[in-house]
Amino acid sequence: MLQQTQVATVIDYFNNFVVNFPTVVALANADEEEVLASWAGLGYYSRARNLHKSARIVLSKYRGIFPTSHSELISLPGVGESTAGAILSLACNQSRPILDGNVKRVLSRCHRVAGHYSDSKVLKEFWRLAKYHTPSKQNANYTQAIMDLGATICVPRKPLCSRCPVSRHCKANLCNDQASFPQKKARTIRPEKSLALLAYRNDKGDIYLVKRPNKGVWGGLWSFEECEDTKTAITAAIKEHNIKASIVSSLPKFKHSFTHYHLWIRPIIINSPSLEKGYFNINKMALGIPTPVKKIITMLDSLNPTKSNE
DNA sequence: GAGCCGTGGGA
DNA sequence: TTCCCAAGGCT
Repeated sequence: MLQQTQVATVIDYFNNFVVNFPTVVALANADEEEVLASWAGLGYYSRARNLHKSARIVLSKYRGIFPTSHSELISLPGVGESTAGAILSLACNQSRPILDGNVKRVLSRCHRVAGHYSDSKVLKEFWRLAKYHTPSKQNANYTQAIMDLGATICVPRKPLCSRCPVSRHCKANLCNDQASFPQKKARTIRPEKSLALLAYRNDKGDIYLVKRPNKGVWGGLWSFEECEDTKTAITAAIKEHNIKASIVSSLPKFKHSFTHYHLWIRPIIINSPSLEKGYFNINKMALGIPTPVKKIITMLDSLNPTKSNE
């Protein structure tokens, strides 16, 4: 959960997740659908599918006992070099390096590392430095400490160098150019895409949802049928879905931003009589639904609150 | 190896 | 409003 996601964002999801899946065995025995439902809203959904896969591997291959060797950990889906290092140092107190965003920032300032870590040569240098600093003893303490240092003192903007325990070793601090590290990545403009989401409701108030393929955005989650945001494409798609369907309202489009593009979403609210297959009472089902889709469902409920909770 | 994969908070 | 970026990994 913590991969590319801040602690504050994770906490509620984590607490809920470990209630639903208290042990590795419980997670392994769960359906992927339940796991994704517990993950919905957190993002990067391949993490949830990989975690579930890993739990099943731990159960089948390691008899439910989580492995504690680097080679076994790194072979689990979703566990890369840094996560393996975090597990081995924090849980097992082994001398293994990690390299998360916090550590990169601390190291980049401490050693005035030029370039951005998206450059593989620079990344290699970060790993070299991370290994160099990793102590042979008490590495659990060290790992927690350098991450917390990055999270609380050596923060991205306006680092609190006067309170930093290693400021006298920090090259950037000594040169007084902390603001120049880590070097920014040359920013690229995110393209804008657009689509229409077709929110079909049948006579019972159930909603039509389709399961998305694992590959691509919102992988494995449930979403509305989508089509090109043009009048002709929308009309054709609705006619194809249900000849008796009629548009209730076309809501104003809104923007949802991803890391690598912006998406303009136009919700189309549609009455779809006499159909049941593929329609869900989402109040009764625990389904993994992406955030903007959930947002539209909330709008739906406020449009027609009477039928939604039977 | 470069692109892809979510979302929310802070400035 | 827009941009940055976060306990990264996979293809």
